[in-house]
Amino acid sequence: MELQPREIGVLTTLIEDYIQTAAPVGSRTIAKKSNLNLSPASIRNIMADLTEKGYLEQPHTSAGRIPSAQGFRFYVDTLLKYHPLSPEQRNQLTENMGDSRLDVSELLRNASRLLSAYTRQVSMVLAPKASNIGFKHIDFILLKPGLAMSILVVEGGIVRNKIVSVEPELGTDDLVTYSNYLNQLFQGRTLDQVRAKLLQEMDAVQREYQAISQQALVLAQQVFNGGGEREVYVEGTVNFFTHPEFANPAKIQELLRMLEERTCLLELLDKVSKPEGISIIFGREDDQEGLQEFTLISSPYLGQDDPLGVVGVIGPIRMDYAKVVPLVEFTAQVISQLLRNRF
Amino acid sequence: MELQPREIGVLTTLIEDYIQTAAPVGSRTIAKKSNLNLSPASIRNIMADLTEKGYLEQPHTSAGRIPSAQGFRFYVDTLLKYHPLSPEQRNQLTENMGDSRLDVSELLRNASRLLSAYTRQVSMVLAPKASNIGFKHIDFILLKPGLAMSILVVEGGIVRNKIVSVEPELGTDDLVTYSNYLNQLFQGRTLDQVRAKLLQEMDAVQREYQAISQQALVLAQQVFNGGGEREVYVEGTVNFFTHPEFANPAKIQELLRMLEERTCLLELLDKVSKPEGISIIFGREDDQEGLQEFTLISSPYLGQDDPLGVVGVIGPIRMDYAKVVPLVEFTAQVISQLLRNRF
DNA sequence: GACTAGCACTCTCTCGCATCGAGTGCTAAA
DNA sequence: TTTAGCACTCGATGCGAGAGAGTGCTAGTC
Repeated sequence: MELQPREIGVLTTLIEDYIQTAAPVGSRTIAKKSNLNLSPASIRNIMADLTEKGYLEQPHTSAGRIPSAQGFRFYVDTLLKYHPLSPEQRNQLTENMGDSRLDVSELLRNASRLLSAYTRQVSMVLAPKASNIGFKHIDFILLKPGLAMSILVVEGGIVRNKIVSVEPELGTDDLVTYSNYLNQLFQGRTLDQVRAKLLQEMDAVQREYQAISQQALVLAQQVFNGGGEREVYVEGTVNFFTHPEFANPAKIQELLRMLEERTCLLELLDKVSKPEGISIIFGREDDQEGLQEFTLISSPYLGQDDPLGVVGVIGPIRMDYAKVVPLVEFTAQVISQLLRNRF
Repeated sequence: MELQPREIGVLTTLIEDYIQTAAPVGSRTIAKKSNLNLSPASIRNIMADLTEKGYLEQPHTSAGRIPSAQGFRFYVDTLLKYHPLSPEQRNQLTENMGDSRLDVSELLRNASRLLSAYTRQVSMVLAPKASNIGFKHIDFILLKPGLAMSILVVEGGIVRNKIVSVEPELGTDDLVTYSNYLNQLFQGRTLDQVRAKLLQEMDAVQREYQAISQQALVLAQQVFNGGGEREVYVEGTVNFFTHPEFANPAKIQELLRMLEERTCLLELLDKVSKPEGISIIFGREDDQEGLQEFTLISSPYLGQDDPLGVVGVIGPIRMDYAKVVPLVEFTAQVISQLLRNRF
């Protein structure tokens, strides 16, 4: 079942032409574009073989061939040569990404926008998962009697706010006392560990009737329960319209719905959130709902060492992988680096 | 140029039918649907008059009529009877909006989602303008030597974070001193006043060489300069596809581009950010780019008394105003109320 | 004088049909 | 093994006839 050099040659030219034109490719075109010096008739024989082996498909008898999912898979896995980014591109991207003083959410949104602009595809960035990041600081600010704003800062400068209700008679000073207590208690733990510690401590305190710590812990509980909803920044949905495969609005609609509902998207992104680097998923292969005819190219970004979130691009299977893949990869790198600067 | 009762009758039935069907309406349909008891022929005469006066348009000679922008304007200004929301709807909407403990940005995004779900249109919420809201609290948290996270809380529990660089030798205690100083200095002012005070104070301090306050002010400056970018939460873009007028993808594309680029959208929303309550803008009238065939229905939401931001819905001119307008209005009310609870 | 029935006319939409052309698959010759 | 040639397939395009919805006008009716 190994492919012969000539078959590989034909497959490569065909895929690359198809990526450019989005139309079925005929034998004549390949005969001209490839440097195999074969006549269309010979090419036709090879194409027939490739079709039989499952690398090509034929929309109808009298049309050219288009690559199958298997064909694309083979292409990206073994044939594809990436265009490395030029130093100017790298610099430009790094600079535009920004001002490292930005809020993390703004930074990620920025990254998503840039990626979408450079690739001319729809891009997405999954925000960090907070559970295994280190706790840094907690703070309470009295908004009005009985109501306070809690501010949780974790490593990397990621901030989460939540309104909490407090005993009406509490003043600013009490809140400072509480936060001091909690900061000391949680120092040096990850958020997961903080949650565990919290439970354990509440148990202990309940037995000992320490009013101050008890109240503080109740506040902390309000902050730490729930949470965990991860933001996804999706940008460039307009780009769906620039691809000829979306002449059919129903397809865009399906995909847009998926992007908006988030749950399905979150699952998908979570799946690729492993430290293995770039990942390319074809909708047709994985049978993901809503991702029928599309490809998701994604790469995780790292905090210290383990993956925090994912950056990716979604587009038609027919995509300029040679260009897009390095862009996704580099964007992930830049994000990692910018975040690392803050630890 | 006043319209006669019969003309109004015809116009109303025609518009309401058009809102349902999205197709040109003929005389026969109106004869049946209106309760005027006139024959199609008479209706035709009236329609001819209405066309002459500019309330109706005729796509081509042998088609029915569709309402012109002027026709719609007249309809929404004088004929439209809103369907008030049922108490159940109100309760449901209020409950789903939330948990008032949410972060403001989450609250607004929620509101946008709900509005889009209820109206089946594309919805948007413009985040509060921070300049004339009261300063509440500022805080600095050391991330690592030389780098701190600043946290600015303003009235209503709106929080803004920004990374600031600090002198490398500063410790946590120094930052506490600074924030105490600044909190005292800015207490009771609006953000605009804070900015003014900041400039004034820097001037004074420079002359007096007070090291502590000088450093604190430099930090504050990092926090307060720039900023001011207002978020817009757009939800439900999928809904564009459910309207027959968008069979033409080019139209959706144009509009999506506007929604994504934000600048144009921000301008537009800023325009309607006055305390006058509900506002209905027809794209055709105002000649807004990208808003050619659409209507923007919007209503500001209030903080204490003055408008903070805007909530709105964008859709085809042919929209179920009777249902959508009250929904937009009520959503704005709920947001106002939820925010007010926090002051 | 207001309303309506009737009729000719207009214009779009939808078919069915023929044609075109890109591309294939097969065969036979180089 | 390669290639030239040829019949064949099938979608795309274009054209014309016919249907259908709707109008505008005229003449007749209450």
